[in-house]
Amino acid sequence: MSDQDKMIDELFDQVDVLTEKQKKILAAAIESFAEKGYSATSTSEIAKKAGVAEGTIFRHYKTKKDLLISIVSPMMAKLIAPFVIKDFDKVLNQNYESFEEFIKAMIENRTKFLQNNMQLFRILIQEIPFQPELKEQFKEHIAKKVFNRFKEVVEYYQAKGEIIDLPSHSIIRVTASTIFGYIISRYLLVPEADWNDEIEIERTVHILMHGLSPN
Amino acid sequence: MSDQDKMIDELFDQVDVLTEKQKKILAAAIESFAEKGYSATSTSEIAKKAGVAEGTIFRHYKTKKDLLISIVSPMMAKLIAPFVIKDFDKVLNQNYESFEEFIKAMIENRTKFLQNNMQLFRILIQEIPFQPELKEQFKEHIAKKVFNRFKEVVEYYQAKGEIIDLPSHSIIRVTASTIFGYIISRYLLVPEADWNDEIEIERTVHILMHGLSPN
Amino acid sequence: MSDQDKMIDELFDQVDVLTEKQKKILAAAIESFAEKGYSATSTSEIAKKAGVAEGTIFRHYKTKKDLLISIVSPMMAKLIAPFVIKDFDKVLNQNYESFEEFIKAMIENRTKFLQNNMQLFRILIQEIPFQPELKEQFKEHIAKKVFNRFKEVVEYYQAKGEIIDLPSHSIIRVTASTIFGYIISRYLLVPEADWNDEIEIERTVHILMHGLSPN
Amino acid sequence: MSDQDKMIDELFDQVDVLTEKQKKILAAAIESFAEKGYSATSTSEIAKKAGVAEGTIFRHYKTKKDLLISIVSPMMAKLIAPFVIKDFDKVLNQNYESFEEFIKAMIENRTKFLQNNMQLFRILIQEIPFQPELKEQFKEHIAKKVFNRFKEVVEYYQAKGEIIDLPSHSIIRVTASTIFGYIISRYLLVPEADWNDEIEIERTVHILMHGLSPN
DNA sequence: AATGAATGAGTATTCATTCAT
DNA sequence: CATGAATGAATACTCATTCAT
Repeated sequence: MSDQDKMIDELFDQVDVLTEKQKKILAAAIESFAEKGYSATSTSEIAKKAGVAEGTIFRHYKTKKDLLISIVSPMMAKLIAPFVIKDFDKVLNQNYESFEEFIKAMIENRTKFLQNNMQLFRILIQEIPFQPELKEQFKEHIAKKVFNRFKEVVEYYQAKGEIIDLPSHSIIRVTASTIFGYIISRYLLVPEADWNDEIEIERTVHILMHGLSPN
Repeated sequence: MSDQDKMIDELFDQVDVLTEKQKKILAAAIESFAEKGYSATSTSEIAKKAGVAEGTIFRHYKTKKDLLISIVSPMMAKLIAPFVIKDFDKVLNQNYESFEEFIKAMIENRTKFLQNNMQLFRILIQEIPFQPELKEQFKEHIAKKVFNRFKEVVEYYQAKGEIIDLPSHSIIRVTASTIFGYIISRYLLVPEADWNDEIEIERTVHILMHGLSPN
Repeated sequence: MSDQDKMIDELFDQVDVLTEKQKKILAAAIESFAEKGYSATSTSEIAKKAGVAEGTIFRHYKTKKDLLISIVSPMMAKLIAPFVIKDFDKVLNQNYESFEEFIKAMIENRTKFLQNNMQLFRILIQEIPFQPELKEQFKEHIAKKVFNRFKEVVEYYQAKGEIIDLPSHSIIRVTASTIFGYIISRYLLVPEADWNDEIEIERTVHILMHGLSPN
Repeated sequence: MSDQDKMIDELFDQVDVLTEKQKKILAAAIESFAEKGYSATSTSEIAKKAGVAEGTIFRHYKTKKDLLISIVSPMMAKLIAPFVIKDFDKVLNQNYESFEEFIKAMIENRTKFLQNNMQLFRILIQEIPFQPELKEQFKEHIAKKVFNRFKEVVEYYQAKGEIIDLPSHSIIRVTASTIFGYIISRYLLVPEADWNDEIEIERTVHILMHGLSPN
């Protein structure tokens, strides 16, 4: 079982088990969508890459858009999964002694996840602006759920006096920008550079927590 | 003369003056590319929106990709223009008494510029990943020129003891992430929110400079 | 047992008894063929409407055309059945004292039959022009058998001096036109009108027999 | 200029003049639609027969159905044209001294027209049942206009005591059936038979007027 | 400079049919 | 006997591009 296979199994562990061909279609679609974008990828190309007949794609996915959605949707769910579990606050309480710890843990966790699913992440951020359906899902999940969770966290640590007393949305925005900035630089913009991840994350979090000014 | 017109005149002040039709084509293309993406936009659609014959587009732009490039390329140039002027360091010396001032000025300046060219910025960031030609330009200009300029600036202020002594690339990355994070949130993700730009920029820069930890 | 079922049983009482699924396939095919035409109906559509798997259709009918033929063929047979029984002339002799009586009886009988099988009749007349196989059958049966039978009848009544002395083919043509004209108007063109069948048939036969001129 | 060409010019004498290619497309479509039916005819087939690129068809006709409509619609108009002229009653008064004369003239006139447009007539009657748009047009024109005109005529001659005193709709139905029965037999069912048109029309009208009973 | 008819390769999707289960 | 996954050819229609006017 290849890496691709495992990734796909992991991500698409839905009720219905996927057939071998279906997995190949998904893998081919993911590869092409990530590389050239959804619109610029033809179904015939996917079929060829997957080694199946073009009709086979449409037996499993009613339309090309359907195929996209069924790729991106679970990805989005998995991506935000850690933040939407119940008892998130208990997890917090027990696990992290400081906001810094929390941020570091989160970066490491999500970075590891994305590292294994970079193509999917790419598709996600590239297609959300064009697919109202995805945009809707994104707003519903990220905006409503993740943002609110983060808000709780921020306010929790603000109450403990660990973080600055600014509106939580501003704090969340800068934090998220910093994290995504790291991920995008690391894996999409200059993946070929010589990254020492541990140190770089350390530095990033340090700047985020203590700013650019020296003390 | 409409806003669109002015924007186009401003952006495309190249050697060759643009005919009326050409401007209309550009305006139509920008609108459609931004809305649905380059690949998903057809030339016939652009022609219709611009009120010209299909053939007219190809009289001015050899191919559809040509049209894209001739939209995105000058945009990229203008975007980074302030950073590639000669004597950038002198400008620095004279104008900004601190890194914080510099960052604030830069955000304000570039935000104002992007505000007027949000569609173009959208196209820029959405199409760069798919168009090798643009990617090349981007790397050439941003990576080589802007990055190096920034490096000089960072090191200048590091020497003055104004900013923390970390590798400049890390500092630049976090700084850029913070700025783009602001712009993207402000204009693309949640433009409908009630933003108080002055205050929000103030906060953003504050966090960037002094971190999330209270002192 | 539904009406559909009875109709199908009645019509397809061939050697091989039909399974439940087969009946459903036939019913679905008849409905769709009548509504949208043979060519415009897809086998998957029939399968869905019949509640069977696509493959099941092809287990019973080698091709889609096969399905059509096996629907239309028995219909054609039943439609002309009364005219091809042996000893048709004896039937004549005994039952009808005049050509008028004969025509009236025939209209009533065939009208009743068609009323119950209007969809099939529709398919019959709509597909005959396009299916050489059906056209052949039609010519063989109608032209050769029915026409000849009618000819005998016409000549029989001509000999008795009951009908005008014109070539039988002309008489048959006008008679058939009148009858089909009634059926098509009644059931296909304006079925929604308020028809008093008994009176209308009476009138139609009257005009046919005695013409439009008053005496 | 070929016969086909003349027929097409005659029939499609609309505002917009047709290009050479457009005429070829129409001719090819008419031929194929008549032969195999609208649904069973592919656009690629039409293109090949017309000697044009497939795209050319869609430049002139937005969809395949559009092509059908633009063939059948003017046909329908021309077919019923003689009955919808203004001052139809005056025409009547002056030209025909009896209903028989009128019927005979009408058959001759319309027969001649259909003779030259048999393919179109075929398409017309074959596709009306399946195309709601055509059905609508048919009902609007035939039902409302032609039927009403005929009604006037029938009542006119009834008042003159020339035709039997039955409801006009019954008289019209039988008359129309007889006429279409003739045309269909003559040109569609058994065109290969040895028809003496003049005599046959004479006989048909005779039967219609005076019935099958000898006097 | 501008047009728009024409193209033919390409598009997503549907089709009738097969076949291993 | 019935299934439904799989096929590949065919479908209606769109595409970027050309070119004579």
